[in-house]
Amino acid sequence: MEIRELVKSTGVSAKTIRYYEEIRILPPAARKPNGYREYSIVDVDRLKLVAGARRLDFGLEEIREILDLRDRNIAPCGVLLGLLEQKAAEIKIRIRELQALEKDLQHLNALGLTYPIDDVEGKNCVCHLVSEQVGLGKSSENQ
Amino acid sequence: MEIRELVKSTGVSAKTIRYYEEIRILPPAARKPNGYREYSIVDVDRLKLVAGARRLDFGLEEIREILDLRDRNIAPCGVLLGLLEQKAAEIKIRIRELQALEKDLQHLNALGLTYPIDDVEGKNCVCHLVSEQVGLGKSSENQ
DNA sequence: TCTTGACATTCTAGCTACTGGAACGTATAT
DNA sequence: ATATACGTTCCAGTAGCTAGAATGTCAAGA
Repeated sequence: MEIRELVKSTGVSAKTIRYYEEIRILPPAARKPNGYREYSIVDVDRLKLVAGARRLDFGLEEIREILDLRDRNIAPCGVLLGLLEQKAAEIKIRIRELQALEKDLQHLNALGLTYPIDDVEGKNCVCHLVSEQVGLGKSSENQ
Repeated sequence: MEIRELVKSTGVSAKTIRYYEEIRILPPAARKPNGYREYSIVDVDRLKLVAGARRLDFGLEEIREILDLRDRNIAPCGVLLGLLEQKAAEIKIRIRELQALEKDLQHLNALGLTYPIDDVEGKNCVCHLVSEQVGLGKSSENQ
């Protein structure tokens, strides 16, 4: 099959497929006499694993490790399970950070509304609140 | 004051300060005879606003707009309030996406644990679940 | 005076995961 | 002959820094 069919059966764009080949996530594709790339069901499988893992927010380096195991005929399932757990923990942390940020934003917004909005140089507008992070608790300790 | 004092009073690294100058978030710094950058309280104020907004996850382009208003003696407070609300809404969406992702990960992990972990080519391990996003609901429709 | 160390400067390159666009070749239908 | 819809390569850009190299400056101690 040509690249557009691989696109259709995986949902990954042609640009991205060529990029994955370039950085050796995918092996160099076979070529037809006219120079077009040619793919088989094996490539569909591989790319589906990549796309699935990306959808779960795995980095390409993590995906590369999984593929490497598979390429050496080692079942990557155990490793993948570990990565799933690890990733879930990371997501949990990130969610908490964002929730803290959300609280800060709401707080500043509420406070800012009680201030004049035409105070350029003075210290009585939301700009000041942002500069000095006034009234924010430990929640602003995200990076 | 020299750059290290600006670092101390804002928490922004020297590298980042020079970078901000390069991309014109900060104006070109005055120089001492020896070529070192020299700053004043005005620069501290400006950089504190930048750092505060970054902590709230504003992009540098948004920050540039706020600073432009301020530089033209227009109080940016009204605009800033709007941006705060907008940002809060974005964060809310991102949180929901991450929560959906978290659910997917937990689901796959739970399901994956019930599968053999040494199934290289077969369809009975977590790899298959990832490839095909088996058993995932609408939650996997994040990008 | 010499040296050591902590600072400062500029410059280039790299990070993640792609995406856009230019300039060009190929296949098919009208 | 031409229009179109594919395919190819290569270069550059995105966000927001950070690392590192090569070099210069300044103050203090032996």
